[in-house]
Amino acid sequence: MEKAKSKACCTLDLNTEEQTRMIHISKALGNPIRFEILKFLLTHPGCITGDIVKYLPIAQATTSQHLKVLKECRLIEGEIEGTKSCYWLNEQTLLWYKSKIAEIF
Amino acid sequence: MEKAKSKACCTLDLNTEEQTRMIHISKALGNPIRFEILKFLLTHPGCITGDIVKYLPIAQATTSQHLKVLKECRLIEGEIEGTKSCYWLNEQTLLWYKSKIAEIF
DNA sequence: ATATTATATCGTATAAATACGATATAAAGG
DNA sequence: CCTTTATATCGTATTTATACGATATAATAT
Repeated sequence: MEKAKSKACCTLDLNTEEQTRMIHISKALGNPIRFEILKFLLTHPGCITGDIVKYLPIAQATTSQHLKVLKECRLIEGEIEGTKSCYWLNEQTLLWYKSKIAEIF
Repeated sequence: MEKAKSKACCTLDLNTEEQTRMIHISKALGNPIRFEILKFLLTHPGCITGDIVKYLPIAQATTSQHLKVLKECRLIEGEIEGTKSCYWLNEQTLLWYKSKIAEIF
């Protein structure tokens, strides 16, 4: 059985890169641990990994992995200070996401 | 090794149900096929499952599964009309998500 | 130099998501 | 009544996500 993709008469024209970015950010937001990290950073900007690890009910390795996901989609930014890593929300990304969601839907 | 969850001094107080809903909606948005379905419904409100199936590069069963996910988090609404099913975006959910995201972040 | 501390990454087990074909269901048409 | 059509659900294979302990890395302290 072959599947021919029919072109819709009037599909929404959204930049592919932008759409991919929207989906990545949504996926990152769609996990309870990562959502909790973002909320924590909201009230504790510039805190270190250790603070987040202490706050969360999961292992250090897993927390680090989640931070990586959030960094990759640029929802957060990090900076190494000596042996520690500080993290903040990336306001620009949040603004972009909010405005894009509002623009599309 | 025991893990004691330390209470942060000033965590963001967000209703648990609302947060769970935010996460579910975000997760639903965080998939390329589902994102495509939502975009399609934006330009084709009230269309039937078959239209969406024709438009997407995936099987009917998989499409139906994705529609179920979107229905479950109330991003879309459906109505059975004879042997067909019509679908629309749920504007209320979209409005709620946008305003809540803006409120939190 | 060595030990400690903070964090990231590796390897891997388990769980969840995604995909498909086959089948069930239920309305509509012959 | 039987057939067709549209869709949903079942069973299941495969992929991706999530979790952990162990280890690597790199700065700081002793």
